[in-house]
Amino acid sequence: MVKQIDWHMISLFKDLPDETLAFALESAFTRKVAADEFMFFQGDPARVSYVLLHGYIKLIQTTPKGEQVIMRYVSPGEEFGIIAVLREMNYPVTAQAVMDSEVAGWDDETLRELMLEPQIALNGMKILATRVQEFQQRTQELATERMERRIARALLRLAQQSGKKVPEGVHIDLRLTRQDLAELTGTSMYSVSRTLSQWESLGLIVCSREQVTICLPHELVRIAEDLQ
Amino acid sequence: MVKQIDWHMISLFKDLPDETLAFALESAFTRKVAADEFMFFQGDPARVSYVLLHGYIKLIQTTPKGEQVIMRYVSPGEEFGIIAVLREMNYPVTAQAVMDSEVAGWDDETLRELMLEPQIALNGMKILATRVQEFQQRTQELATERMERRIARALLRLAQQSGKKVPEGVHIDLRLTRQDLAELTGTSMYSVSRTLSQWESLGLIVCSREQVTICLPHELVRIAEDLQ
DNA sequence: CTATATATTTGCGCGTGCGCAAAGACAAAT
DNA sequence: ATTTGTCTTTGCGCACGCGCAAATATATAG
Repeated sequence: MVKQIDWHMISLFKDLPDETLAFALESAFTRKVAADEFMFFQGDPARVSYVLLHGYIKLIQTTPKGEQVIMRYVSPGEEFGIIAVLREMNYPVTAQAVMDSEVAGWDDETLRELMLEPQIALNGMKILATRVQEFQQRTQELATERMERRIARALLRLAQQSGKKVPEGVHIDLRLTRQDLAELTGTSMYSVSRTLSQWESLGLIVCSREQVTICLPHELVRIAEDLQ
Repeated sequence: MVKQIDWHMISLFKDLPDETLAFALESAFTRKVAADEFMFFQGDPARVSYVLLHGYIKLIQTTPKGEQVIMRYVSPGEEFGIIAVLREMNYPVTAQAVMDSEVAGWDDETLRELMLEPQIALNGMKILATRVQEFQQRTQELATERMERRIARALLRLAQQSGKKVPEGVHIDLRLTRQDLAELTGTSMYSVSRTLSQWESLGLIVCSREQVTICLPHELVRIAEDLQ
């Protein structure tokens, strides 16, 4: 029942010599996580870093006031938890499975060993570089763009990440509440609900409880990108 | 007139074997940059990455609509431009000196050679990991906190980075317009001006043209951190 | 099938903070 | 001293989007 993994697709392990890949795999353990289960909590000492094999994980940060911000949806093949382990700190986010998932894990000591492999270190660096740029983009959006656009962009990204073709268009294959979208875009659940309702009445999307399907992606792109 | 640099303070070159450090230094070139001068522009092909030796550099991103967002003030000892070079892309930001500065530079080919040194790669990774976390923090602030708090936080950070003790308190040793602060905190020049005026009338800060001095840091922290 | 919990929608009012406009302050240049 | 350019301040009005409240829809459990 375990899906076959192509380890060469894992961005952290790209272009590795066979023996290095073999070592990485030997030193890993795997773990199944049920939908909605928490893998670790913000503030826990970071001793393990993970690669998602299949499923979906969301990384949530809780503010002192108790508000939540979704920092990232982790897709299969992506790593998570590496930063905290490398920095020898506590996890800055809580990791929660959004569907039944499976992960591979490495403890801090092993991770440090792996990082001595030049190719793994280089891969790791590229991954982090990409991540920095994604957050720069998000910072720019939060600083300059209005709610509507940010929601449109978030939907398009999610569709890219986890979209499945269905007759009506592209369905985002996640349990995604209005609240989730709000926490992802820095707005309120109410505003998300109003915006989605409007888009649905225009035929851009179809949505139901915790589900969104994009019918006219081009129109969403127009909202997300158009000057004016 | 060139200030002496302690290369072991450069975070990218920490804990290097002497010979590796020597190689890194040999392969670098240095360049002086006058205040307000641009080092590279957003969109230029990224062929050189830098370490700031002394002075201050700001990294600005311009949106399609022409709005500016300040992504980072680079302090002495910090690197910039590495991400774009690693990812083999165009610079995503424009780099402008905010005072007379001096930088060391490495071309893309040399940077890649340097990254084969395990210790440099590890250092680079830690730097990027820290940067990701800083942007996560900023994302969280932009998503959940109001203008006033974000400005207070930005001032405190700048004071930490470039603050000099003066009789009145801690002076932020940068040319820092209200517009700059707005572009750093995702608000408008007007709101920054109003907020600083209010704080000045309360004695928290003293400001003049392009200058801010923090007199009661503790009060600013209260604004930045207090629940409610 | 009923009960309960959770998610969603929408009306309504209001506050934050934007952004124009115009005046004022300050610095540098001639 | 005068001019010019840039930065800053503040009044004013308004729009976006928040957030309460209450009703409705949808899923889960017993």
